[in-house]
Amino acid sequence: MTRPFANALELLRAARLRPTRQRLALARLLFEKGDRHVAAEELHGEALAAQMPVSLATVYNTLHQFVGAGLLREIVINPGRSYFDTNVSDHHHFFYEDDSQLRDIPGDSIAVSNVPSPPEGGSIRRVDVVVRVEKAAHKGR
Amino acid sequence: MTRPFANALELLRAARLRPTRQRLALARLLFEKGDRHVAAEELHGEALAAQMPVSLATVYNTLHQFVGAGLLREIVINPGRSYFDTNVSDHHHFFYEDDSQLRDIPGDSIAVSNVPSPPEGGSIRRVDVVVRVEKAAHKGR
DNA sequence: TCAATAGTTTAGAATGGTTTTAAATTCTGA
DNA sequence: TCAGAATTTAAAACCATTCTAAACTATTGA
Repeated sequence: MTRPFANALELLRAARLRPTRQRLALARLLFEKGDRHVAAEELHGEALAAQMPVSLATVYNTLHQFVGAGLLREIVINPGRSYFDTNVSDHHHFFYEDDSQLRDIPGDSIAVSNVPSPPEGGSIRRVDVVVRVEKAAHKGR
Repeated sequence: MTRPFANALELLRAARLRPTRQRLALARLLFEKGDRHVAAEELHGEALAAQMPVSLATVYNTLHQFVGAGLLREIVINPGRSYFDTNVSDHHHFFYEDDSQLRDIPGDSIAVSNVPSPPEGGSIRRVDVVVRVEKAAHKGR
């Protein structure tokens, strides 16, 4: 259910990407521990720490290929850094502004209604909802 | 109604920012032609074109001060570039992926329901909805 | 009016995540 | 095993944004 592919190799085959050492390593790091929101440099650090040397350029290449193959979703919330979400099912996000953390909101707990059709034409590809959360409630001025 | 302040000067006073030549110029460009979504470099170009020389650093400073004063809202959708929205009322956005254009969706035409409370605690500061639109409907593979 | 001071602007350098380049390496199929 | 295609990589380039420190400007109070 939360395991769309038995292993990294199968996953790469399905995406029609050659199963290189680097891609296998990154796929394992990404998909073998449940849902994650990772930035490129973070993943790079993890790979090095796990004795799986991969260049940063390859991390970027691979992340983008995975997004293209529908294995990852890219999330942009803050300027200057992208996150990659291993959960590609229909869902939304909490964003904790204090420490820039993301948390999934299950897709069926939230509902967006009355979305008008785009004025300039075109078709709706996705609706993203970000609920911005701040830790302390500093109200007033 | 769409004119919260009679003029740029009044607007700066309300924001408790000194009415310098540069800020007045930028305020006029931003607020005297209806709702806009502008990037910093874009606004800088407009200022130069309008014979109101302002440095890019000042454009950034001013935009952030305006955001702090609640005159602008910053919108991050694509990595690497922020947009500033002169409409600070409660509303959401269409995002045209083909040409990176933003269009407002009136706040009352859309409704987000059943937002759960944040699991890690904290208070909800804002809910942002982005409807991603692609021009052509290239379906299938 | 005039300084003193606090706030503002600016050119230019620095930053930092991401992308590009071009050469070396690795994979695949025949 | 070999040729061609895909992939990886270090290093450089990119580019929006931020920082720095010096010059400038607005404001205040005497």
